Amino acid sequence: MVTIKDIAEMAKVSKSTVSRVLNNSGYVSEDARMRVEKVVEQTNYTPSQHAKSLRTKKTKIVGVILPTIQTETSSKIVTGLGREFSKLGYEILLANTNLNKEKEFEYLDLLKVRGVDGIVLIATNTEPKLLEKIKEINIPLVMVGQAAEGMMSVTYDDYHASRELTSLLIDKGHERIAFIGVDETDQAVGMRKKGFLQEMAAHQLEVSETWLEKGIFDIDSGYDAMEKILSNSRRSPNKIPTALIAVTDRLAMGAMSYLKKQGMRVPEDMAIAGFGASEFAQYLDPPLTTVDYQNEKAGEEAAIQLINCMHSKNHTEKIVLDYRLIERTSI
Amino acid sequence: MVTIKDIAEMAKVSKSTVSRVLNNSGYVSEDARMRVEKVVEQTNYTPSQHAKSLRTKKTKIVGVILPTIQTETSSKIVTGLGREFSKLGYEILLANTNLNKEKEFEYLDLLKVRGVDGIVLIATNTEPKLLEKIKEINIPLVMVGQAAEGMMSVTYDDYHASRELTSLLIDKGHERIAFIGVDETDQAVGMRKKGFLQEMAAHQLEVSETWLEKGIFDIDSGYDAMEKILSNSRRSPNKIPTALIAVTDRLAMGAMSYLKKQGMRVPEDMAIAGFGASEFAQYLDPPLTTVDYQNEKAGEEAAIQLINCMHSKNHTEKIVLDYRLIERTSI
DNA sequence: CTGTTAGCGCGTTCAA
DNA sequence: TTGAACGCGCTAACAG
Repeated sequence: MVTIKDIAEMAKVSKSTVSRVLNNSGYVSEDARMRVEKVVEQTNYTPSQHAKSLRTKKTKIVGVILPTIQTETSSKIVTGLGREFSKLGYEILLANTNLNKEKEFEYLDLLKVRGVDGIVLIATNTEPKLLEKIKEINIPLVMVGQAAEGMMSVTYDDYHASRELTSLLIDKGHERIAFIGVDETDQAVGMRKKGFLQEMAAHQLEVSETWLEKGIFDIDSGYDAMEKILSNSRRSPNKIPTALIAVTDRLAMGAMSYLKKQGMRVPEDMAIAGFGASEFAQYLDPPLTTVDYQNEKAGEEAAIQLINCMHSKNHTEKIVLDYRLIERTSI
Repeated sequence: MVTIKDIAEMAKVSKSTVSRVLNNSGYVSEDARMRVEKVVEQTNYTPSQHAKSLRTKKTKIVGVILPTIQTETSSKIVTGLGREFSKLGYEILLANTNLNKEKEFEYLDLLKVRGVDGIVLIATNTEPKLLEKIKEINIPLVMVGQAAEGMMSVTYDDYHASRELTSLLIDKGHERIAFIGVDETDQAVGMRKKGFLQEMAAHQLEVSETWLEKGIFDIDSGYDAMEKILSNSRRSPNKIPTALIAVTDRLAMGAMSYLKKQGMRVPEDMAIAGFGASEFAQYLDPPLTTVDYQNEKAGEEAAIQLINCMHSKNHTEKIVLDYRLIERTSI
């Protein structure tokens, strides 16, 4: 392997001078610079990142912790991150927790040991333990999808999106609307529920407990939740909902699947809407009404924010992204 | 930051001894070991990876080059890779080319500079230039999805899967089958076409040029391709195909979408099948017949193969994974 | 069993 | 404008 020493000898200068031309630091004569550059060219020498990192304490690597890469949300965010980071020569170290919360902690430590310059956390919760740990490792970090006290973050306007979606359903004449949510530790998605409830309340519409179910993030749990809602509602007459909001498109997809199997029509018997603007939402039958959150943009913004922070310290900021309602024939 | 030197002083031993207990190498007295472990515990010291890498020339990082993370195929492979690699303490450095072939070259160089121990290349082609470059950088590398002379690889049995799928369609009475493929530089997917053509030939069935179209990897191009096939076929009577095979589920989805818009029924007017076992395939209307390739398994196998190679050099091997036909009502 | 010594490849003073 | 010398944190020979 060719090292800085070799270059120095070949260019008949010292290692220091080579280092100077490589990093554009300090004075160096035109003559020397030329000789060095020529040799570097010929050998297509590239400095060892290890040695460099050892000296400078910088790695040009950012860690990305995510719950699963197998969702459109995550993969779009990662695409956005990659696009911005690569512009500045940063690379991404992937830390996939596979929805295992403990692994978030492990990875936080691991990334510190690896000496990453910054961390992007695609979070699913904002539990105090996690926030403490983040402060403890003391590395620039930006959360995506969840906001928390004293943390940089890029989030979506879940609350207003949900209110607007609910409002749309009400405008269409629906008064009994069901809702499929997820675990309450996910605050961001929690805001979708809050928005829904408040909009219903604003219209003096009651929400029966039997219309509220929870799923995890997969399609099947949407199927199951829809089944429960229907079977529970049937006990009391006039309690069967005419519309459904699911907090993700996958859940909505599962719910739709159940309805079809039961011979119910969408949207005639049950209107359905989701969140997330899955690429497949428009190819469902009927095409699914949903909310587009611009995930790639979120990734880009997070990257920009993190880079700013890494370059000038303490650039705490909270970015809230806009959303876009996509109305289709499922409602 | 606490270093090995600090630990040595606190435990009243030399750095070497600390290193020995940390790496379980060489002899060390029970007494010394205890003292060191205690101090390590107290300070929760972790060795610097940079310094370690500088010495050992190993990073415990593998690079993963992929064309896009926004497909189920890629994300599942990455999940599989992650699962296996993390068992052995390897981390993944993500290199997303965004379908830009030049970037494959750049990343190959970059990963070398970064000193990764190995590389997984989720390839879309096997062009000679690329293969040369791979040999040039001389780092253990395994290709996923494509095979090539002298390279380790994990691939799918595209050829037989395609023959079997075609055969299934023929058994159902179809004699005019259309085919939506992709660019020919993708050899693996090319085998799907070959399998199709040979199975047709084996049954003495002709394939009209007008039934053969190409898309890129997105849904819209499937839509467009279906449109072309239909409009081209209509010119000659009795040339309208009764079935379609698309090389990916997304293409199939686009094609189905076009047919519906034209008021054609699936499978009555046109049977459709895809490849890839997209999670969404079963929620289409009608559910799509497809081929499951076990992408996560592919990732795992690739990881295992690469690890073996990194540990014992030159472990060249080619793994061909099995497939599974999933018959649904779209045919 | 243990400590001393010598680098790994680089950036960065400090004199010259 | 340049080079010598030092050290980042660690592992590996070698001698004891």
